[in-house]
Amino acid sequence: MNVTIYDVAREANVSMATVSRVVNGNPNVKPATRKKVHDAIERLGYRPNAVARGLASKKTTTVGVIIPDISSIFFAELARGIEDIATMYNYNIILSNSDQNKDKELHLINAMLGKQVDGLIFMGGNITEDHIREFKTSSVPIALAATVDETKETPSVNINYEEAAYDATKLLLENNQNLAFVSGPEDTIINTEKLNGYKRAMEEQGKDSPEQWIVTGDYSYDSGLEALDQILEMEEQPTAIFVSSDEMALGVIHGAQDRGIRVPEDLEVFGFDNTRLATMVRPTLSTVVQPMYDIGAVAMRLLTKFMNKEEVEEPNVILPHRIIERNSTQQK
Amino acid sequence: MNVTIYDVAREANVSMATVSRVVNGNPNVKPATRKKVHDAIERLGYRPNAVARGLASKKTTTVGVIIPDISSIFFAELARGIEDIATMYNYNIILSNSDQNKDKELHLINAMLGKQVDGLIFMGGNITEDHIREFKTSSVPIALAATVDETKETPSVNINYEEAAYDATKLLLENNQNLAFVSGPEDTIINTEKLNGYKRAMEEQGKDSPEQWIVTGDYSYDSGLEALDQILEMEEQPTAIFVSSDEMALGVIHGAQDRGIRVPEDLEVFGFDNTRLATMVRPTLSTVVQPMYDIGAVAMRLLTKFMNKEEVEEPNVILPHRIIERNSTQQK
DNA sequence: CTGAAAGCGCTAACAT
DNA sequence: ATGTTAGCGCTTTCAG
Repeated sequence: MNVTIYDVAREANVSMATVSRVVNGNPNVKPATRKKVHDAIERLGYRPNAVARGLASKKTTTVGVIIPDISSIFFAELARGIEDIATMYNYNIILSNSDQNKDKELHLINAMLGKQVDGLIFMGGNITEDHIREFKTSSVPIALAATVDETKETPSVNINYEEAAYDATKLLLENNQNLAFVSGPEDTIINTEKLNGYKRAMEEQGKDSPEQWIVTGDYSYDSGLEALDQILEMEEQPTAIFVSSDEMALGVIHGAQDRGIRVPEDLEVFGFDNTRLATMVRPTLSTVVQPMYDIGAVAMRLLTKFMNKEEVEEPNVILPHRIIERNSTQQK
Repeated sequence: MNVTIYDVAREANVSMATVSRVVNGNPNVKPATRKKVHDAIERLGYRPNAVARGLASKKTTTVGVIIPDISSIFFAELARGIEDIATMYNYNIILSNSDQNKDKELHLINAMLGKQVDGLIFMGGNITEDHIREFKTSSVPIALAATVDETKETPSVNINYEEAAYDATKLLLENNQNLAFVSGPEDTIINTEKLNGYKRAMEEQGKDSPEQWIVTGDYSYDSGLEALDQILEMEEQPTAIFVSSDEMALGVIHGAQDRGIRVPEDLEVFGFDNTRLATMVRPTLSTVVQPMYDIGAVAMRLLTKFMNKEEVEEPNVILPHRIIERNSTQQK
């Protein structure tokens, strides 16, 4: 059997309450007894049982993290931001992949609450009413990272996707008449916002039917390759393509290069996210920078505030985005 | 307060023991009472407290995962394999990044054991005696994934790195007289094995001082870029470079292309791992395939066997590797 | 097939 | 400054 607080108490000739106090850094312990206890702990190799502690204190110092896919470059970066801040505040993370599957997501939320996490970070594509109901009835705080709840009822950290897409589109429109857009999966809010930003900029420039230039992908490299095929079949050809993820943008660039189309001379390509991939391609990718790590970090920080019942002025945080021009677009 | 098993018992007019039985699927319950209990659970919205359960049963159905860096493409893929199998066997994962820092690693092992995980998956660069001591004295099973313990005292899942590097080197030597090697950080066993494989193949071909062709990187893209710079300064130039990670290999390829060196015509480049990056570059990367996902999955599966006290014939699993030739090397 | 009761290892009043 | 004593919510004998 493992050594318990009781064993330590006996070894040190004190009560278990005293042992508990020194283990928890309670100042109300005479230095001498503190030392006695520490010695006993050392001698016995005592290690506090966090489960027992959790049951007694109703705090587990662990938070749940529901993520679409940890093997995605985008989400892995977010997860790192979450974990770093969690560690900083002495929390551990229970991490599960949802594959954006609604049933899995709902199940995971419940499983994690069952494990008595002190809080939850949720990342996903589509926040439904069912999600919101779970979030609202949860006994512990929840924060969304890089995922938007239109009702704004759940605390969240994001960038302004509409604005970001608008900015990129507008920039591209300075040098291009025909601009295609490769969107992500159609049923997610973030994608809709990006789409709206693209359309708004297009319409502002007097392009009346931006829909004709839109092709749908799924954020993957292969779907970028496919998107280019589709674009090549358009009656009128675009001179630039705005792609809603870096990974797809690499697919678009390589699809073009495989056909002898030069980037950016014949075709400009613009990405979204600024993942590490953006500099791991030739030409290097101009893109919208979305600070994934920071979104994760800020979401976790926000969650700690809720868990500590601190005041938070604005539960729906919008982090700044910016544009970075590299070599996949024409320099002016 | 949350509803407890006791509330359900009263609501259903049975004892908490009976509630516990139906919750745990114990067959010794009359269907009628089972239904009564289920109804009560439904009505009250009861959700078992996993912490209390863990304390009473001494099982938490969670396993710890210590990983160097979840934002690395290589490790993220491993983690996905681990998590999928964990889910399949109904375990949750507590995930922490170690940055390959020995103190952090040791601390994390202890923190996780303190949280009463039922098992532990460890990934890291260098297994020291201190690690092995912790592993051996642990009360729960531990498995290494893509991590080698030379003493073989800890169960593990790997490929044969020496052999894999040997195979790649030998293949490259068929068409090349001068072959450089970009190694990973020098102080890890896996890197040493790769190095040994490279040297063995070189020596077999009568190259007496393979050391002169070795350059050290840190597995990152940028270090691939730098490695190429160093190689360009060698008095004799290689016609092929074997790089010990795909990410570095991309750096090498792009470094070459940035200087007008054509791959594979002027310079062949060979990677290691077969991460998704290998097909996200032009020319596509010839590489050694290391099945990261499977390594994670098999390691987790192995761990479940230990946790269930099942027999395991071979605790040190070697998964097969293979070579895949793409366009960064000359087709014969 | 069901109930009673004793813990699991620790925290948190409450005393002293 | 330290000890005593209830629980925390559940599993698990042991009876019946």
